[in-house]
Amino acid sequence: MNNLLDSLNKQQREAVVHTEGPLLVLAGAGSGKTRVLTYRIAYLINEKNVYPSNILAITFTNKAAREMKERVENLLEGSYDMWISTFHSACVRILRMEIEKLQGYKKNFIIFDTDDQAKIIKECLKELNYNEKNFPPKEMISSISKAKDQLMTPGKFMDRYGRDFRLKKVADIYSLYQKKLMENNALDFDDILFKTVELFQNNPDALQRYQQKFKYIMVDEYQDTNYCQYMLINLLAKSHRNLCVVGDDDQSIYSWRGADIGNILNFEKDFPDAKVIKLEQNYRSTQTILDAANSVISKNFGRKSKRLWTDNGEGKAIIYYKAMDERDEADFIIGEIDRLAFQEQISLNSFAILYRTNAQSRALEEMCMARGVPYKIVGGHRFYDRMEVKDIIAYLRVIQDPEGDLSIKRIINVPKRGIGKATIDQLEDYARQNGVSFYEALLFADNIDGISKKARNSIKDFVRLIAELMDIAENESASEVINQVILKSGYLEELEKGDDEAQERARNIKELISAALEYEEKNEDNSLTGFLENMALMSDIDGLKEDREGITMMTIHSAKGLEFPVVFICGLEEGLFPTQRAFFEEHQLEEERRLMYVAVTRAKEKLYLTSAFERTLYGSTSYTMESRFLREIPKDLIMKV
DNA sequence: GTGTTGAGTATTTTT
DNA sequence: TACTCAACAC
Repeated sequence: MNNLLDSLNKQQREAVVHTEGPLLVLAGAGSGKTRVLTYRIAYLINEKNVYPSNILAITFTNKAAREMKERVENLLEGSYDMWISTFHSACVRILRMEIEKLQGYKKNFIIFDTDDQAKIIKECLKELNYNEKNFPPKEMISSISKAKDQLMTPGKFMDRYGRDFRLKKVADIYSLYQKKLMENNALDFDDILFKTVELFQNNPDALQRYQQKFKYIMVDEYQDTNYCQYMLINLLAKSHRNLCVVGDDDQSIYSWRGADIGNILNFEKDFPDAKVIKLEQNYRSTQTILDAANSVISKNFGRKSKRLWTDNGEGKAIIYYKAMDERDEADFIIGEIDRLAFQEQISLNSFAILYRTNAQSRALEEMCMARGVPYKIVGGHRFYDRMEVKDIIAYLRVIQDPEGDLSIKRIINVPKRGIGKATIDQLEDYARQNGVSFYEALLFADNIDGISKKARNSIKDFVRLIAELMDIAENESASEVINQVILKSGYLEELEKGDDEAQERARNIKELISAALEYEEKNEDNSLTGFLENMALMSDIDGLKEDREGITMMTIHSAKGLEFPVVFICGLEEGLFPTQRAFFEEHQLEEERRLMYVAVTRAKEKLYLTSAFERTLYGSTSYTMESRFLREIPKDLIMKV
């Protein structure tokens, strides 16, 4: 362990050994913050004899959590019972044990994603007779999400905004939405955090138990925490105050999701006795790249002053190419990668193309296909979000708990069974009038007027199918249940007679079975609930396969925390990057600038910047102006080609 | 009950 | 451009 400390620089070592009391580590990009965190955990266990079970480390992605756990266990040469996880996983874990302390919630709750949320919101609007034009579901979701970030219940929302004609209605929607979530035995992503805070605020005993348990708390990417997460951490850390937060205010790029940069900027106010350590030595990039990054970010105000440096050497000049249009841009980028990969024998895995919006991937993808260059795209939509996967998930949710109306309505006619809208409306009316769930209404279908003979039979078959599957789920693993679902429901059969696209869907479902098998191998808990939770909390980047050779393409947001030897940042045009929406507000422009900073600092050796003279986006073509961020980089660092 | 059309709309998305 | 979804036609 002593020799392990030797491999750290002075500031890193300081951060590792400062174990008692509040600590703020301001870690510039590439300054080895993950290293600090992993060594700190290892140090606590090895040198300070802290029980692993007394440690809580929070990361923002499952992937980061997994990697951190692996690295700690490698250092310690063994496996330990520490909580290294995302906010959401940690909270779900707590709620699975404790949520029944909150009125009306059950332990086997399911997790709603944005799709599910939208459907529920639409139901609410219909029921309240509000128009989707005046109350766009997306906006409603984000208002509710913001309220939850601020720990505002529907009641509080009403108290605060109820006098406003429109906001009063939003409060009604929020309130009904919450009621429907409960009826579905579901929590949305924000609830997972909010309910945990509520639990602790209302149950001092429970809070105390967890305060006792988590004697040492570490939070990574602290600049991206929202108010709710901030409260959660502060509640937990209150008694021991051994809280170490690591972050970089310059890399705060999620304010639009409620992340409050103030959390990191005010840490010293919250904890006046906090020790502050800055990590400014960068181990990742060349000096040229860092100079560019420093120069861009220095245009922002209200930051903690930091200046990255390295002893990696100057490195190569940054290359800027101004293309005719997005096709020419793609041609240049892919051509350059092709050339470098061939001439200098560089693996395609060394290259990343970063862009502001997912829509930009199209031209690049087409160019790769045309030239036969392998690539991997991160983002767009998650595997879990595919229609066919969501259908199967809905089956699993129904099997796990048939009272969830949303899921059962999704699959009742998938594959087609002749239970159409008219029948469903009848069933819904019956359920509402009798105060029962949709599933129970199905059981009473024979007594409901206005349902055809044919539909009644279909409903009976469907109920029988679900019962049969529930039976299977009693004894079988998640993967086997999925297998039975697709066989017995006729879902797979239907796809297999379909076109190419249907075949692709069939493959995705088989992929889902593999995912379930993999999950069962990795976890002792092979329950359906566990697997569903895993799927819900999984993101696209978590599944990024490092084994397959290919260029990586993704948005800058997705690239945070990653590094590549050669990075291309494309679409450097006013209105695209920075986005048009940031033109009017300085703080939004600053966030775009931080995004640029994040993008630049992903590069280890070589950085390319590109823009296009004219660009077609969403079907219309327009002339562009070069991004201001290009001008914010010193000219002598850039070589135009 | 199912299939088709046309209007509307489009950042970023660690969970 | 390309997708989604509500309204309409069969």
